Parts: sequence; structure tokens; C-alpha cells
Amino acid sequence: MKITISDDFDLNKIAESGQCFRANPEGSGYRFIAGDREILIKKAAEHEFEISASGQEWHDFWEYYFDLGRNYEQIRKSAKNDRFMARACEVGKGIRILRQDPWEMLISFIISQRKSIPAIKTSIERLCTCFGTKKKDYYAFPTPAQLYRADFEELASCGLGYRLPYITAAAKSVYLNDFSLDDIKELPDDELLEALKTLCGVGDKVANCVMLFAYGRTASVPIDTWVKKIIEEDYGGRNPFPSYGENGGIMQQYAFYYKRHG
DNA sequence: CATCAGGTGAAGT
DNA sequence: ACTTCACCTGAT
Repeated sequence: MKITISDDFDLNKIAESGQCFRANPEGSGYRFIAGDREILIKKAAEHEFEISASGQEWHDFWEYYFDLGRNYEQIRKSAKNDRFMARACEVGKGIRILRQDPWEMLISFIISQRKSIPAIKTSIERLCTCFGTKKKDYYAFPTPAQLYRADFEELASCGLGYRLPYITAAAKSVYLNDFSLDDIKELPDDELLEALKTLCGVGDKVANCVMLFAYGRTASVPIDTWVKKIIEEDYGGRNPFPSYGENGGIMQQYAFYYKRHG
């Protein structure tokens, strides 16, 4: 069916923004896989998109997933007095902060440390193929139960390296409900950060990614090598993101994209 | 083939 | 509290 999206929305930039690892070009559009769902979506005309999902599923799941309730055009204007950020918003126009599943983001970003994005994608696809539920022509992201019960040798074959024990420990904690990703969702930012960091293999960077890309905590700013470069090279050592308050994380995405692709 | 990649935890000051 | 270092392995 066909849908209209009036606000900023660029499929290529969203897929390349580094916040999701299962979005890939397909045909003349993109396929996004989230948890056990998928959607094929392609641009048909200005503000018009053709989607594979029903109107019901779009409304119930994907509208929220793509954060369509937020006005990004308005948010970009808040950077007008900041030369670098204004340019980043211009170049990154169309990016959105996805509202993804906390479990999927937790595992994905634990895997991400010291890995290139292609390598992260390879590991995640292996996990899905080995342990996820088979759908029509793709595999769902494995559930906590599926990873908890995973055969060790098979898990070790997924290219996780030294992150392997982090993954098995997280799967065990979440599956046995020693750590509830649901119970922590209402915590204030600082407490949510500390809660996530109690998991092995989860430091400041990974915890902030989970907060921003799964829990919708838009004030969270993951500091990675690219953001460090921005702070050093473009702001003389001063971190510009806290001054954007609740939009700090969104500005980080624009800046990150601009620095990498700009 | 060598280097490096969206970091983290442990050891050392 | 702050700094340094080893760490698996795929991608280029």
C-alpha cells in the first residue's frame, strides 16, 4: 500500500546511520528487519512511500518504530546558531532515531565493540540464522530463550570473539529475569544508564546506544570514536551535545552521520 | 599480509 | 579517580 510521510524521512540515511544493523537495500527500496518482523519500503514520490505492510501493521508497529510522532524538521532548526551542527542537520536531514527492541539493541551493541559495521552485521546475521525463528525468507532476531539455550560451539562460530561470554551472560540474566529489560524502562536516565552498565560488556558507549536507540532516551549521547573526533576537531575539546538537552542524542546522530559521510 | 574497527574491564598509577 | 593495555576476528 501507499503512505504519506510529511516530515524528514530518508531511507538510505536511516539505514546507513549505524543505529540499525538489519536494514539493507533491496530492489529500488530497503528492507528493514526488526525482531521478528520485516518491511519492504521504497520511495514513490516526494513524501510518498510504497510499503509491503498492511495499514494496520504500519499504524500499530512501524509508525512508532520510525519515530514518526516527532517533528525532526523543527528539531533541526534548534542548531541554527551552531555552524557545524547546522551543517550536520542539513546533510543528515531525513535521519530518524528508531525505536528498536531493547533486547536486540543490547546484544547488537555488545557485539559492536571494536568491530566495523560490516563485521557487526555479519555476526548478527549469523546469530539470527543459527538461533532465530525462520520466517518466510529471513530469520527473526533470536529471543533471550533461544540464545540462552544456544549450543556453545555454534554460538562460538558466530565470530563474537572475546564478546562471547558477554553474550551468554546477558542471555542468561535476561532469560532468567535476573535482569529485566522491561522493569527498567521507566527509570530516569541516570538510573537506567547505571542499570544497563551492571551487565558485563556494557560500558558507557553501549549503554547510551541502548538508551537512545531502544528506550527513546533522546538526551543520551553515545560517545564513540567519531563523536570524540567531532569534540576534538570541530569544538576544540568542548562537548556541544549537552547544550541541546532532550535533543542531544538526535544532534549526535546528525553529527555522527555528517562526520562519517559528510 | 598488516592494520584497524561505533569499547570494555582489569591492572596499574 | 584517571591512564594504559590486552582482547577475538572479520573486513580492507
